[in-house]
Amino acid sequence: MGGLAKGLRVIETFTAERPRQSISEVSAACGMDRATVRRCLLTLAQEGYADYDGKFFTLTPRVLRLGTACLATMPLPQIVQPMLDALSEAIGESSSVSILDGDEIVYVARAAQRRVMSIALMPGSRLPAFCTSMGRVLLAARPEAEVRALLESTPLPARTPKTLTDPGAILAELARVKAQGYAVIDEEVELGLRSLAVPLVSARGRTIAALNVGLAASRMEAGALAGHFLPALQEVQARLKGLLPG
Amino acid sequence: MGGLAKGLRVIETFTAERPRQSISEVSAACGMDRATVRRCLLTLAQEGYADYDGKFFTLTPRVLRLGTACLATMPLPQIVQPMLDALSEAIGESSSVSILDGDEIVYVARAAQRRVMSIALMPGSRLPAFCTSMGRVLLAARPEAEVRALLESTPLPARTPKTLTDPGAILAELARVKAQGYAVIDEEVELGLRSLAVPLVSARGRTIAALNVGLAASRMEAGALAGHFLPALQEVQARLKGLLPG
DNA sequence: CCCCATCTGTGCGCATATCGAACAAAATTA
DNA sequence: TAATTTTGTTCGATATGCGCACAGATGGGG
Repeated sequence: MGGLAKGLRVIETFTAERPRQSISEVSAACGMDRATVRRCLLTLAQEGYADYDGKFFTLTPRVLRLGTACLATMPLPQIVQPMLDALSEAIGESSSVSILDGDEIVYVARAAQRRVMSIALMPGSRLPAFCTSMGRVLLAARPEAEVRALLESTPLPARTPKTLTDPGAILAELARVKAQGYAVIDEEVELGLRSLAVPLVSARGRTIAALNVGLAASRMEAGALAGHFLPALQEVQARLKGLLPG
Repeated sequence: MGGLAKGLRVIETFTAERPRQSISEVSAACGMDRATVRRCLLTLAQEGYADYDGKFFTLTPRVLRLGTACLATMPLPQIVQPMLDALSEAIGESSSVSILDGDEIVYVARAAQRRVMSIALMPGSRLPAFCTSMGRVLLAARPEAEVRALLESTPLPARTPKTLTDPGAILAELARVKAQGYAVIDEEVELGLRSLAVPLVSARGRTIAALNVGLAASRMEAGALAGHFLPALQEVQARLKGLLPG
């Protein structure tokens, strides 16, 4: 069903940098014929997913329904949000839950205590998996061959001077993460930011998601993170063990 | 481009109550032929938007990208999030920004201080416009004829005993909201919850979004809301006046 | 246990919607 | 103003999706 696939690719070309696009811009962005793109956009407009002023197209909030439909797919956010709120309150720092989607982690729930990252994180936000604490924990649960292939087919930009960018080094770190059951990130994703993550596993032992705490580097040394926060994270981890699907 | 429209309708059939659906279930839910639904779902699976275990389909986090693409459409979240954080911190209560989509409001940014509603609100969450403070403010900015048509073509369920459900009464309230520049909701959307909202208007005077504060009813009388929080909300309102598009 | 009733998933021919080259209109440059 | 590039739209050949009809699964009742 080509038309559907095309239309979805069209929707994904709209980004923060390109919120208003002409037919030709979209055509260039997704490498489809202008006529094809035109049909897609006109359909989207007719169905209420886009606005058209005769020159430029814009997505409407209706598109958010699609994302919501997906979030609704997983009971995860509803289950973990209360625990996340309690956890954040108890430790006085921000915590989040995310899942793996390819080479990215996707935030599905979050309890923000203080703004700690320069960008606003919210459900649906994405960050690269290879350099985040939750990403490390989620990757560590996958077969090594799969992760190696992933790391070698994905650009691994150094987001800070501390970011690990060598696939071998990352794989070694993943092995340690797997062995110890948690991951610590020390300013690899953003300077001034440290975080600690544990996997959330189902009763059957499958890693479903990851839970983390993030805080300003000024608040604590990297070496002290596990000692301070691991018990609280593991308590949530244990309570969720029976509740998670799969 | 029929296939695209069909596919989007298929995605929207997935809800919290029906996260895993067979072909026939989806077919029944959106009134399309089973064969058509099947093609849609197989395409979605092939493109990575759905998973298929041979019997049931599930949406994948990839679908969230679509919603994110839409949020990216509006600079609004990025602009307001920092102000929202500061506002929440200053007044010690939760605040949110939402926009109007048909008869619903859609949250685009939120700073939660305390859990105040029984359901978790997050960007993308939807609530009916007619009984929420932000909805009232957004509806009050639309032409009365349009709002009347909307109210008469939409079910107006009483979410609590206090919910206004008579279109005439709501229109009268909207007129008052428009005149005074803010809306107060006293347990109309959920028992134990009160809120205060102001419109966010662009430099050209167009109402783009709404900003609100929500708190437990036990914390303050309805009559005292405006006196306590209006100055803070209006300060944000004023600072955003020049920054909003449109 | 078997049969019938019902529901679900899937191949196939026909009709229709989609593709993309070719055309027209507009914007840009000289 | 005319040449040139870029963008939007049209239209016929053709591939694509539509939905009927069939097969397989399911499950209740005799």
